[in-house]
Amino acid sequence: MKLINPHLKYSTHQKILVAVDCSIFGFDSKTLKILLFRRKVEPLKGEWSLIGAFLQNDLSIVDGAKQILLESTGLSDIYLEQLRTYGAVKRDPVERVISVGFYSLIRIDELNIRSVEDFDAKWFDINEMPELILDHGDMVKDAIAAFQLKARHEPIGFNLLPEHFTIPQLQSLYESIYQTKRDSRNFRKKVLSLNIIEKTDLKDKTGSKKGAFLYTFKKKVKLKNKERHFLFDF
Amino acid sequence: MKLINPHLKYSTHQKILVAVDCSIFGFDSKTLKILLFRRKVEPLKGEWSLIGAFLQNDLSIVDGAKQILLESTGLSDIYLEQLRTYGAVKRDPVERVISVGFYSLIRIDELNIRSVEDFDAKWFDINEMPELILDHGDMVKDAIAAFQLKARHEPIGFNLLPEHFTIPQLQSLYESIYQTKRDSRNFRKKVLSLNIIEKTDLKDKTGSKKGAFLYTFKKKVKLKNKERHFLFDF
DNA sequence: ACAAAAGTGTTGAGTATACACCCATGA
DNA sequence: TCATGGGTGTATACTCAACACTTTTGT
Repeated sequence: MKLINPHLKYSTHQKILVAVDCSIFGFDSKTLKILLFRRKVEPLKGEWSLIGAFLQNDLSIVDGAKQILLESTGLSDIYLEQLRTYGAVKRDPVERVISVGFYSLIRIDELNIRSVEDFDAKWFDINEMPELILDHGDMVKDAIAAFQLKARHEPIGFNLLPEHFTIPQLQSLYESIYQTKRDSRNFRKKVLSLNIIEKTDLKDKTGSKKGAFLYTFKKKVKLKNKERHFLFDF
Repeated sequence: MKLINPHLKYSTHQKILVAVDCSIFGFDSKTLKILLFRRKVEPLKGEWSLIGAFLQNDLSIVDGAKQILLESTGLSDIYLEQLRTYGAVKRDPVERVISVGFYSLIRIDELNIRSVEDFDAKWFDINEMPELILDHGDMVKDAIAAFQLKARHEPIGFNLLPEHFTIPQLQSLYESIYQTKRDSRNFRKKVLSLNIIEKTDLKDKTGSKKGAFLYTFKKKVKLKNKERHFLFDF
């Protein structure tokens, strides 16, 4: 390993403003939702947008995203995935800014309501979204596509559910992720065959009079190779 | 649409150096290879690295990547995919730099040899790579994983082959992408069933005395939904 | 003639799909 | 008692995986 000259700089090169923007998904037992925010600064103040911020020099990109999420939702330790970076020269009308896109999956019931009100945020059905500023609409499209792809390979949908959930709820979740309908018998069979959820003695009675058994997600699942690829083949 | 105040700036925020680094893959009829370069600047001058450069303010990120590829390989209009952006605070020992990772797929025979020599570059078998500078090793790992994932869903492997190729060559390509062996009868059956390649009257005799028929990739393929998901189920 | 790679079919196993009725309960 | 969603089984079609021999031709 060579020693680095401590006076070396790359200073002849141009620096660029870097932002981080995050699509926040939630699930309300019916439809997949996204949390949108009214922009608080000029330009385009008051328009709907993703939550975002400029990246500071002393924060890693992922820590920047985590900090935004903490500030806007009150949540830490949530599922977070980097998408790609948006870098068109004129994507921001004010100045050149590149933006690293993320999406995160949160449990809607854990969301801090105060935060939401402070930030003038609102949940939207992903099919009923308003116009978003800049290229945030593309970011959301990409986020949904990436989430759909990943959810086929890995059991990440569980990050949207409370600790205890019923199989009909789980089905409804995957149906709203992929915007399709499934046969309940086949869905149940498939999910149980994966050995990734565990039945409890508890019943949820909010959905029906009969009540449905609650399950929990097994955390230390060891998926077989095949299953890792084709978890839910929507 | 609101008018934007032309004097508005985000100038209180910190700017950051942004680089672009690209994993270049090729296929030599036997194994999947990656093109590595000896770094031309301090620090770590002379060490093996991906090709990369700082992003200029007047270039979009993808154009920055294309420019690097043009300069280093002489090729334009090549398959290029953005990975993710690497943003650890100390990833570069000199100064804070974030780097947008890409991978590209090129036809090894179209590569401009002069460029390669000028840049002190070399093809490495992906299983026999040297140590790379900084986090470039991670970038390559991510690039391989992303390529493997994408190649399962979309017929992008063809970007590594010449216009005319044989089925045994195609099989060998996918075997080296996924580091596995397949049964030749099953592979042929599967590929032909996808209806994405077209037989020609030509034969390639370099691989055997009998010769193998050459095929071309159908450009305007319309894949069915299912096939789009599970092209090659490795 | 023989070495070396190309090309060709069938069978069995496993997985996905289609499909309809009974159960438990609160109102 | 009845309306509502929860829970269960079987038969069929399809797709993947395993498997071995013949063909062509340059040397």
